[in-house]
Amino acid sequence: MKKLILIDGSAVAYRSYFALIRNPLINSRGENTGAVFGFINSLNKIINDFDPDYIAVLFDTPKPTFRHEKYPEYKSTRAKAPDELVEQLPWIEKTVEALNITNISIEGLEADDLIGTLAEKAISEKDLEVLIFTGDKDFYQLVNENIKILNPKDYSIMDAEAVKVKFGVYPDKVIEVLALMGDSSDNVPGIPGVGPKTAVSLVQEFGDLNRILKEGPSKKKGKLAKSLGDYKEQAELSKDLVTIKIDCPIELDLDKFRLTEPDIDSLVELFRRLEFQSLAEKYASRRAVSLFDSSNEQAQGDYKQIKNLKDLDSILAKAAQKREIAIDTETTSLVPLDARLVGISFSFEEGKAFYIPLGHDAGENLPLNEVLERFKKLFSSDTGIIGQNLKYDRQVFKNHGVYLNSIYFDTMIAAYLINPGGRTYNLDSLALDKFNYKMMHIDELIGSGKKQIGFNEVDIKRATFYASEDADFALRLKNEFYPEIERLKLKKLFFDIEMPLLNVLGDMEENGVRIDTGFLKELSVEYGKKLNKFEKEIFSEVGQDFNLNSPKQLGEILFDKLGLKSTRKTARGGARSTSVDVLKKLAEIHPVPKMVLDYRQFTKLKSTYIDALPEMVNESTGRVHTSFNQTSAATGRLSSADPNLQNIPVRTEEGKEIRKAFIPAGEGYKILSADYSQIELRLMAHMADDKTMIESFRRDEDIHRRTAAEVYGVDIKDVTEAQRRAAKTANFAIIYGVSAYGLSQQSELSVKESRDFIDIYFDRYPGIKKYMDDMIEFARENGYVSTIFGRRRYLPDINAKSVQARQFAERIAINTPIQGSAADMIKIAMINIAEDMSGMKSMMILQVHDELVFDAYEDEMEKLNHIIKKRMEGAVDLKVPVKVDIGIGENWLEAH
DNA sequence: TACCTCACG
DNA sequence: ACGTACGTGAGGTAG
Repeated sequence: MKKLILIDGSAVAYRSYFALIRNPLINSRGENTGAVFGFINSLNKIINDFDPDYIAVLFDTPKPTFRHEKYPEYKSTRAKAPDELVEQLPWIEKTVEALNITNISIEGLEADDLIGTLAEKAISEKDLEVLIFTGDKDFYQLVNENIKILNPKDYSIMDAEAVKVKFGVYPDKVIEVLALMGDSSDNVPGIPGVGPKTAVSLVQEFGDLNRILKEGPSKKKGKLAKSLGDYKEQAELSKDLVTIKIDCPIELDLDKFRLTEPDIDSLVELFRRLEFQSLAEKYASRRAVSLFDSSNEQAQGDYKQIKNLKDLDSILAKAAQKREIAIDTETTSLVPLDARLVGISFSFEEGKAFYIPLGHDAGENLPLNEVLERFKKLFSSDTGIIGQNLKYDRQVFKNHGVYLNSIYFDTMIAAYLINPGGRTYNLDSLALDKFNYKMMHIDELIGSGKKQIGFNEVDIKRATFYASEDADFALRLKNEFYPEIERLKLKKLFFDIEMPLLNVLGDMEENGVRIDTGFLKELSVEYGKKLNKFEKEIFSEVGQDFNLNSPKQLGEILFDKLGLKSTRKTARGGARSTSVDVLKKLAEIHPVPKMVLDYRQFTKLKSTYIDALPEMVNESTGRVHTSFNQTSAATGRLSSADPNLQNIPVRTEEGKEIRKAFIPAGEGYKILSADYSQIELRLMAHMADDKTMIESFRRDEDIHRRTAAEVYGVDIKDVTEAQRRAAKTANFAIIYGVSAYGLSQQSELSVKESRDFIDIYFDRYPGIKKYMDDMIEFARENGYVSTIFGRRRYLPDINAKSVQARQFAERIAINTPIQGSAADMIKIAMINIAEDMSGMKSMMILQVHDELVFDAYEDEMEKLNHIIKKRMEGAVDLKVPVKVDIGIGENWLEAH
């Protein structure tokens, strides 16, 4: 007989909490974690000792239930759950999720009723054996031949006999006894003066509650007889209250309840976060199983080193027949421009792969040029190229004069499209995730830290295994991901947008940007002096030296030494915040905060941009080459790193100076910047189909001014600057998924004014309101939201019990389709522009979400302008016009 | 490595 | 009753 264990989650949480109340478990962040720890241990013990086939955890919700309706005082005497416990509940929920155990809670129903219903269905519909893990005596009423109680105290199992011993009656009379004696913890009244002893004896004497209430007053004597008469209705009410429902609207979906392997990665991450080190280690160690043991040389049979050109030719001929090939390059550097080829691996059949050593210090390398000639031929045929992060291999080959014209499938991008919320998409994690296979780690070959060596120093035998594995698993992953891409209707996005974009980004990275290092060096000296001055002034004002860059020390100076009042805590550590808005407030009453703000602004500019950018200039090109990451933003946006060229200052006068350092490639070039005007609002108007907003864009109005006119009920020409400002902030707030509080923080409006503003906003733009509601509802039903082009983002927290987590998910549900559609749109434009620009001297060099930057060759200016405008504005056909502003100048600042 | 702060869209 | 905008990357300190 299959076994189902139902767990009374709220009760276990309470129990775990109170068990540790005398010596609470507190981690280094000051968080109580005892209840979570106890909960995990209970679950583990249940699973290990009782080996269930199915399992589920049921939780109460804070909402009133039908029992409260029937009897408003129900549970009213119960003390509010302590905060230290309540704040642990989201962690408990996360743990249960990571264990891949279903947890259920339904508003208006108690866990008791869910358990009762599921237990009943389990025996009537499925013929299961049921164990209920709970310490609550109410559950005794459910016990029968197939339903038993698992006692949290000693993990003993209680059957009907045990109930009789413990409670005095068999399960079928438990309700009667409870109704008579009441329950002080739930504030069930029962009959005054009747306790367990009397209740049991009454039930034994009369059989059931009806007869007790009918015959008791005459057959019993004195006080008891009077009570039975006087409190008849109260007893009947109590009976209703203690009766566990077995007809809740809930399905027994055994597929969901089946006990499966936990999500080890999430569990380990969770345990590390909570600082349960031993648990984290325990799970981390059982993480991976190898298909092959990488230390076992015998297992390497399928991975072969290619020893001569003749072998290579015959093997590549087979690959060409297959029409697809997975490849990987081994090189001397992660920076493509600096990378020298050390070897190439490839695979066209799962489990089989080959390695061509080309630049190993010791051993038999094949001649580089002859090998490259052969790949040149292969890559210009229609043999589809598969690989992990092909942008890198593409650049390496390109630097060696080989062009990857037939790039077909990047496994990293595929994994990202399938679930863009993931943390990493490196090959090791994907193999672990999809095949539970532990790949050889690069550290095993080249070491790490100081002792690290170049790949060229690795011996060929070991390199063969490592490199082959990469090609092999890229191929396996492609076979795994392709059907997923198809199933999720991501083919267009993948094959027509992301894969072509990979090539565009590769070229942009290679193009790089010219930086005026001399200008930045001068700026650095100037800033250095300025900062010294600021520092001296602050120290003399405060009366002591300290590290201005340390928020901790600054906090001590401001709040302890100067006695200023701390207004906000930091998000995670709970320290006293010294962020801009806090300091701005404090600046009204004390000179030091303002000085710190100035100091901060200048250090930020100096260390992050002025000093860092010249360091990033590549020696061979004399330009700065960022990396555009195609898989890091969950919305579909790109990101830029090493260096990040998407956050070059522009909002302040001082910051803008830095843009002067971004200069044209050379003689005959100018910087051209093209940016979408209000693209996210336009997309929102389009998707929401809001008539007013669409009309406004069609009339080419200033949308913020129009919004102000609508909300303040004035003519558009009478809108004041303050009104426009408020409307502008509100428009952004809407895109982010409004809250009145959030808007008030960002604007000059109070919370109340913000709320009114939002109300009128939705009244004026009813389509927007509906869009927001629709997105949230779609997310609740489907668990994800998507962009115009079908890019998905999953929102696991959209139905979470934690209000905070849920509301966060709701804001994402509103924002992601907008932000993501804008990202899709500019990606399409980039692909088309790149195609139109083929053969031109001008270069696309940067993308900053809604802006494209070019090194524009002056003789091509008109043509380029035309291409950009046409391709950006025409990327997608919307119900509103799409507007692009283009500027040209001697540097990035001028081009705006 | 985690956290805080801050630069951008 | 509760904590608040969405999405990033980088430099600094502190442990």
